[in-house]
Order: sequence, then structure tokens, then C-alpha cells
Amino acid sequence: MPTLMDISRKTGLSVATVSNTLNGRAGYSKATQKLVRRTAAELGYTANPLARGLLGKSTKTVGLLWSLGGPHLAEGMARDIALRMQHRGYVTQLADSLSDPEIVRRQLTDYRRRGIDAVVIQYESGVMTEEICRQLKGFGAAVAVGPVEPYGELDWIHHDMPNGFRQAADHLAGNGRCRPAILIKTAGSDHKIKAFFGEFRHRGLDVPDQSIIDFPADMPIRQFADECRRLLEAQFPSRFPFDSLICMNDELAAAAIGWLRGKGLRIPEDLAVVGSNNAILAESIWPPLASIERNDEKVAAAIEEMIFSRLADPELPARRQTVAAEFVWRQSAGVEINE
Amino acid sequence: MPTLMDISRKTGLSVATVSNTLNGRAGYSKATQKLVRRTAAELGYTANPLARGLLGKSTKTVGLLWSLGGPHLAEGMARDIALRMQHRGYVTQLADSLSDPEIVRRQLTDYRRRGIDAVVIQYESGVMTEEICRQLKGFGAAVAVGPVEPYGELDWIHHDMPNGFRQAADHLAGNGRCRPAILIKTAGSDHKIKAFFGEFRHRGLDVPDQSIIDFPADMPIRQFADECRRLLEAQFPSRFPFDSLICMNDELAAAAIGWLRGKGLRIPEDLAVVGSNNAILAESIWPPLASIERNDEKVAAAIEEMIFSRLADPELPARRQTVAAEFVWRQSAGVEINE
DNA sequence: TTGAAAGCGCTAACAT
DNA sequence: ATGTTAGCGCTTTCAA
Repeated sequence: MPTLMDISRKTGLSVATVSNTLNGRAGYSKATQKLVRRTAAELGYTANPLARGLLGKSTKTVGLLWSLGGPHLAEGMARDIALRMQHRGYVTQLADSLSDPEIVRRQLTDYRRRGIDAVVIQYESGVMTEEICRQLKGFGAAVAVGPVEPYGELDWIHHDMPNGFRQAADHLAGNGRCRPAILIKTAGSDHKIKAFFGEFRHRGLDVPDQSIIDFPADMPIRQFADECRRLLEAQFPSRFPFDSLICMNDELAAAAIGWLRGKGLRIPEDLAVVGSNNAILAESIWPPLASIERNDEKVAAAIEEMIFSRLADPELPARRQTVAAEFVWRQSAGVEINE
Repeated sequence: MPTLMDISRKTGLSVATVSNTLNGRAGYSKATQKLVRRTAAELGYTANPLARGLLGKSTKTVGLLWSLGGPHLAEGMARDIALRMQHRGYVTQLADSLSDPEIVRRQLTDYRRRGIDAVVIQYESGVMTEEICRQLKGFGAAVAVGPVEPYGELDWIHHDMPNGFRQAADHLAGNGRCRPAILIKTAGSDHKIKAFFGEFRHRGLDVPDQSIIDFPADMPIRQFADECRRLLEAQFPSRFPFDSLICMNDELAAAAIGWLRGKGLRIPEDLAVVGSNNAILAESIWPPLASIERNDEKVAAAIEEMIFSRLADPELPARRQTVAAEFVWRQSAGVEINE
């Protein structure tokens, strides 16, 4: 790997001169500038991020702290962001927060030591403690992606998943459904649950709290189907007492549909079902599965924009941007309603 | 962030002593060792990876060079590896190779400068040039994950996707199918294609090269369905001249099934269809979609094992490990065959 | 058993 | 317009 020293030797100039001109500092002759640039190019020189980091300068690195272990694999997200960063000459570090504040704290500390320029953290409700938010301010840029406003003045992408649940409820209620249920990992999902049931309650419908079917956390997604069947079988051996069901992801919804049809229920006549995350295959299952579109590409675009505008100007005030999830109608949700 | 200097000041010992004891170098008194360790713990000291990297020591970082942009979103893979690394105190850097040797070369150069300890590179056939393999040897550990043996002595995980295609062909032929087609992005897929058609040809069946339906590269996965319909409509306006079809992923297979059924074909009676990657929802579409299971968890486990054994002992000979993909029968592939 | 000093590649304050 | 020097946090001779 060529270093400044190599360029210095080859040009006869001092390392300082080389560094300075390469960083565009004023006060050097046109001739020197040319010479240095040319030599650098010839040698294929690029600054060593480790050395720069040690001096507290940019390492061209962003950290992605994601709840990858959650119900949704969020792979498209990581890929999308990594690609955008790559285009800008940045490298992306991936870590899974496992939705645990203590792990997040440690990861952030590690990121600090690694001289990371920016961090994007995705969270469900309950993980963003005040301390974590304080830590986040220590970075050149930090964007929080989640359902609830973080403490302090932080750039925030309000990923409004509850909006999708609200729209779904609106559709179902408009469809005449009055006994809704939700199949979800409850921890961290309160906003979604409230949004979903709230819409029914607004209309004067009584939604008992037993309408939440709690799905275990930390379950590998491959086992969702089995666990789903087990759960339903245990709780509703004879009769499924709801007329509509929303699930925390499409895989779970598909498994539920399979079990419920086996029990003789007709989808959507007897029971309307809605998934979440709008998997590509959702439209291919039978009946085609209504879902919640996360709009992850919009989130990724917003993340990129926020990070680089902040890095360019640290004085910017804290910003917020909303990306709302949307209900996507398909047959499993009952007849379509056009207003 | 606490530094060695801080410990040095607090204990009255020199930085060298602190560094040495912390690294377990012999020749220091039990008392000093205790003192240093305790103080380090109190202060919450951890070595600065940037400083260590500058000296050519471990930065506790591994780079993941993945063809994430490919047809398959690499669901789970990146996450699985990142998690394993995290458990070992390593950080994972993610980059997308876009299947382009030049991009790979540049990424690897950047990785070198960043003092990355290990790199895992996933490739299709055609990307692993000799130069890239040479570059890979410059790392503390490097594992290549792909269908063809890399040049030189490299740790290699032979991800045998063709095996799945072979098994699928075996099933289809045993099912009496004699006009197979493959719907795939041809670039880099030659091994899969050869494996699939080879199995039919072995049995004396004539498979013309027009049996390859070439799917465009660089298509966002969300547009697969539309593009698939467009492609089929253009090439087979009146009659689909095959009795079996395998697709490069399940999403494409589902889209194809949709279009073909619309044309009046019965699946699997008139046409057997097999997908690839075994998406969770594959079993929920109609008819349930046969697929190829990649066995990505096995790949991830093998990667972890190879990396850390090599880091522990650089003298190890080059190793190879095979993870074979497997055909997963479901109704879309025609009647099940039990041997 | 411990410490002083040099150096990894780079930047910045301060000469010249 | 250019160079000298100190120093970021750490490891590693080499001396004491």
C-alpha cells in the first residue's frame, strides 16, 4: 500500500506538503499541486482510514445497528444502505442490536473507538433509552429509525408502521368486521397494536385485550409455521372466535391461513387475514395475501440523505422525516373498498 | 475512551508495562498483572482497533463481499454471519460485489488498507480472477464461497447449488418430463444450467439450447413478476413448448406460474415448475412450490469455522468444504417419487 | 521485573 | 511556498 512517505520520496517534497496539497489546503504552487496529484494517482494512493481515524478524522465508515433478529429479515434494507454507502466511498458495518439496550450501548461504544463517522440505528419502542440517545450525539451523524421520537435533538426517521395497521383496521372495519385479532410478538409492538385496535374502538366496537395472540420472541423464522400451528391449536382447539386477523409478517399470516382453512374456515368470507411487510410472494399465495408495505426503499433514501447532509453541515438543526407504511389490499382481506 | 495512558497514570506503571501485561506477555509480577487488569476493568478499557490496525495487528473486523445485488437477496446470510462475528467480538463490514471483478478488486484493496482480518467472498462463476485470488491471500483469513474452485491455495466452501438443480432434473425426468426449460439470468449460471440439462441429456433426452429463457440481470426483484410476464408473452405468444420449468428463484417461479395458469396450463399436470432458494412462503402458494434449499445456515457455520481456525493457525493447509443444495419436493413439481 | 524510545500513516500548528 | 515537529494509541525492541 502506497503511503504519503512514498509520494514524498518520489517527488522530493515533504510529507506535510503532500498531505496538505492532497487535502486541498491553500498556499501551495500550482506546479506542486499537479505534481503531487499526478504521483498520487500513479501510485494509486488512498489515505489510510486507520491513520486518519486515529487523529479523529473521518474513517469513511457508517455503522448500521439493526434489529435483524426481529420478525422481519430486513435484508433488503441492509443491502440497500450498504450499496448507497459504497457509492459514496463509505463502508458499512453491520450489527444486530437484538433489541437489547445493553447490547446497543456496547456496540455504540465500540463504534466510537473505531472512529465511525455515522450510525443509523433502527429500533422498536422501548430500546431508545436516554443514555443511548446521548451516546448517539457523539457521532458525526446519527439517524434514528423507529416509531417513537428519540430523546434530545436527534435526526429521526419516523417509520410509521402503525399507519399501515391503522389503514388495515380501517379497511377491515369498513368491511363489516367487528372481532379483530392480532398475532404478534408483543414486546415492542405496542404502537402497532394500539393503532390497529384503536381504529375499531373509535367506531364503538369493543375489542377485548384477549384479542392479542402473543407470538414468542427469538423464534427463528423457519419455525414460524410450526409454532403458529401449535399456538393456534392450543388456544383455539374448537372455534376461532374472530372475524379478522392481522399478523406481524406474511410468513406468519400464511401459516395461519393454512391452519385455519384446515379447520374449515373460509378466507376471507369467515375470516379476513392481513400480513405485514409485503413479501413478494404474498400476491402468489391463495388467497392473495393483503399486507403492509413498509416502504423500505424510501427509508433507505431518507437515511442516506440525512447522513450526508449532516456530515456536510454539523450545524443543521435536528430533522424529522416520516415514512408511512401502507395497507396493500388483496383478496385475503375481504372485498376491496373504493372510496 | 480510556487509553493505555490512563491506566498507566492511574497505576504509576509505564504504558509498555500495561500493554505487555494486558497482552499476556511473560515476565511481569503477579501483583502488577492483577493491578493492571483490575484498573483496566474499572476504566472499561478496550484496545483501540485503529491504533492496533496501524501496527498491522488485528482490528477485529471481517469483510463480507457478497453478490447481494443478485437475484437472491441473500436472506439471512448476512445477518447470520454478522451475528456470529458479533458473538466473537468481531465487526462485519458489508459490501456488494455486484458480480464485477473490478469492483471486487477495489473493495479488497480498501479492505487491506483498513486492516481487515478476514474476508469472505461469495461469487458466481467468472468473477474469481487469478488476481483476486492473489489479493485474498494477503489477508489473515479468506474464505471463498462459490461453485468453482478458486486459484491457488485458498480456503473454499464449495456451495454446490448445481446439486440442487441436478436433483430437480432427476426428479422431473423420473416424472416423465422430457422438454425441460430453465428461466435464469444466464451470466454466471452456467454450472446450474449444465447440471440441470445434463441430467436430462444423460438419459438420452435431447435438450436444445433454446430451452434457456434468459432473464435480464440487474433487475430489481420487485419487478421480477412484470418482467417475467413480459418475457414469456413475447417469446411464447401462443404455446409454451415445455413440460417442465425451473427458475432461478421462487419469486420468478411464482410469477411464471401465475402467467402460465392464466394461459390455461395446469400445474403440474401440463407443466411442472420448480423454484430456487426455498423461500418460506413457497409452501404457501398454489400449488405449493417445489424449490432448491440452499442450506445457507450450513454455509454460515462453515464460514465461521474456517475463518477462526485459520486466524488461530495461519499454517493450516488450504481446506475445502462442500455444502450441497437440495431439491425440496412440493406439488408444483409433479407427483412425489419415493425410491 | 520494568521502562524508554521508536514507529505505524497521517494531520496541524508552527516555523522558515 | 514548503518543511519541521509533535502527537493520535498502540506494540515492540532493547536497556536498565
